Amino acid sequence: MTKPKFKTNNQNRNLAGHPILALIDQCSDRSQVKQVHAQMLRIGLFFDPYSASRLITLCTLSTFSPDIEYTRKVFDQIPQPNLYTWNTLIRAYASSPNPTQSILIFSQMLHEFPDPPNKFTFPFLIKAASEICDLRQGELFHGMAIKASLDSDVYILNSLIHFYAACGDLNQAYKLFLKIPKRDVVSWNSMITGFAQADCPDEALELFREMEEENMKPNDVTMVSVLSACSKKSNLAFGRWVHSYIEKNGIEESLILNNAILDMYIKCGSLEEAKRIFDKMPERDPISWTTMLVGYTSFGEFDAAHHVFNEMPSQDIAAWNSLISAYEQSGQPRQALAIFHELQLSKKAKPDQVTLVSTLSACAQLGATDLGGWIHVYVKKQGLKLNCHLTTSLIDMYAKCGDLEKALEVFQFAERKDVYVWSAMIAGLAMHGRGRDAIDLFLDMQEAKVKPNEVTFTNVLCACSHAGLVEEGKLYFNQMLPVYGIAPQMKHYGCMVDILGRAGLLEEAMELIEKMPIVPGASVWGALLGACRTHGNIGLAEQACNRLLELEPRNHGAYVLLSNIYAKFGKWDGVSRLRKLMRDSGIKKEPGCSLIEVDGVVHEFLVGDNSHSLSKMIYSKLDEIASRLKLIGYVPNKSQLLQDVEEEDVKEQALFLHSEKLAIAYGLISTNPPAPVRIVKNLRVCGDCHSVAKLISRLYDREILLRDRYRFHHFKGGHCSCMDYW
DNA sequence: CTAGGGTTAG
Repeated sequence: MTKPKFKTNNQNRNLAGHPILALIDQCSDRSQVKQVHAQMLRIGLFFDPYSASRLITLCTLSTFSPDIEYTRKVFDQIPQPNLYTWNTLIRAYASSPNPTQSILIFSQMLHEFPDPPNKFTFPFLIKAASEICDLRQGELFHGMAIKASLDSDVYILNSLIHFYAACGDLNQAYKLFLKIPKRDVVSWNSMITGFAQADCPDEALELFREMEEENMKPNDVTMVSVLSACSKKSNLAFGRWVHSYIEKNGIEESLILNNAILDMYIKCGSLEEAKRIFDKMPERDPISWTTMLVGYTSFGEFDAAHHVFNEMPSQDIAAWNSLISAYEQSGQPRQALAIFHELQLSKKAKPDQVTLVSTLSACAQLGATDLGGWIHVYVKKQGLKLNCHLTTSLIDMYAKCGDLEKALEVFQFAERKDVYVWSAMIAGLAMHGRGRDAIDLFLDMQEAKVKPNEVTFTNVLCACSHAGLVEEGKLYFNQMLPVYGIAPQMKHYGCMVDILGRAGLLEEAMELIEKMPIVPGASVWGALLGACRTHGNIGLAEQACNRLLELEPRNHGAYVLLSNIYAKFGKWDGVSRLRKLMRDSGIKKEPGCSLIEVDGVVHEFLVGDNSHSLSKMIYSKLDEIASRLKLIGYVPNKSQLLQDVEEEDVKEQALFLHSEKLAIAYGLISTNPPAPVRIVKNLRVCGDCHSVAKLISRLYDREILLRDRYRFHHFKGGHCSCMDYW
């Protein structure tokens, strides 16, 4: 748009130091800004470009920032904006919620304004490009700066370092850093921060060392990033050294720096020292409080965390999120949902993407389909942006709740798909036994030029394992290092042993373990042990179990698996020896537990549970099922009973009280077809329950979706999607 | 004009 062409009054230049400008700095809300604006218009001060820019800057201060539209209107009224004014507006948008606007303003300026951008314009533009992580856009600005011979300006170079690092191109950032003839402290800080934030704490600390060597004096900003690198390394001794360095070298104290020190002590595991710092901080903000809150949750002290939460002067959404996330991450999804519920009722803060990501994860853990679906609707209704985090969580939630179609739908319509989104979808297909589709998706992902990471490979190998794709598994495993540059880690070896072991290639699995360049861990021996059970190899099983127990003496799973194998071969002396061992060392089997969501409420069943309000009905349903099964010749698979070596009285009845059977019975009572009965079990489903679920799906003509610790089972018409191979 | 702290996904 074109501006009205007023002649700028010469007098205005004298007005630049007008007392009303002093008022600008004292404005604390919008109405005061408007008053100043009006006064400036009245006395003509507004038409002085410098004064108008001061007003624009004021409009963009953080407390007024939601009002960027107002800023824009002010700008549009300026008759002849000069370069300074344009720059001010570009800066305002660069740090606004909509940085793209800053680039649009810039192109408008190129059209309407005769002078080329100057050395002040570029740092703002480059910041905008960093904010939106637009690598191509930033490279364009970089090129323009070179053409304008501004590429030796240290401000522009520092902005570029930050930009390349923020976009993930650390190499380019470092190249520029090395090329700067006279680095200032900001150059060092930008590079150190770049490394610290990109999860390269060693590089960050090394650079800090070099900085010292070159006698460049660090400031408070430097130390914040150095502390952040310490936190990532969880190295308490070094963290303490940095803390004392700050005190000895007279680094200026600031709220941000104190918060970083707090965070360092928390992440390095010293709640005590964090508390001491917190107590003597001269000033605290919500970040200080939230850091302490997270500190308590990370030590499992949830009561103390709630206390901090209640004590803090105001609970912003990040504080709520910390609580929700802490519960979700510590395997307490029900508590996470309870906090989410409380947040909704209190209406004290508005759930954001982070809230929903954590809540969706809690839903995924519980198989809480109804709430999960509700959140999806909420996201749409609120017009919240589906970022990659949220997309990933939605896919994961739908997949883990058994609704693979919905997961695929979310995936298909996702605007942006990063490696996490792709990996989550591959994992979803894998857990539903659709190995071929998972591999196809892995290939599509590469067509889309998204680089797989180590998690992608875990999921691909997992898909091969669940679908019995031995050759494919070997192929991708062998390609990892040479083709993708990802060294196989323990979990990849675990998957590979699983793939080979399930296929009965026990010797090959053993060979792989012997040739491993890293010391085989518990997961690898566990996978071998599992394979030995499937294929009944007692000798190898004992070996694997011993190795596993050397590493994890309290791994109850190992005892249970070996005991299963003994039972399968009728080696009762072995079974009772193991049972005694477990009793003597006080190791208990993790209790089996099944969940089922009905009308948005998650019900939990343990073995032989009669705490449910409809317990009587559930048990009579079980009796009915039992007699109908007997009629069609079902014989209980008693060897499975020994899975629970704690059980003294081996009775047929006990087998029928497994938690998944109770949950299925309740599902049959309380839900109606065609909806499937959806169950989530914390352990691997037992063989007898698996056969019973198949029979029920036929007898009652009812689909059953059972998620166990490792994968999904779709029971339908007497068959299971896992093809009895799990 | 450039750099910094708490909450998120596999």
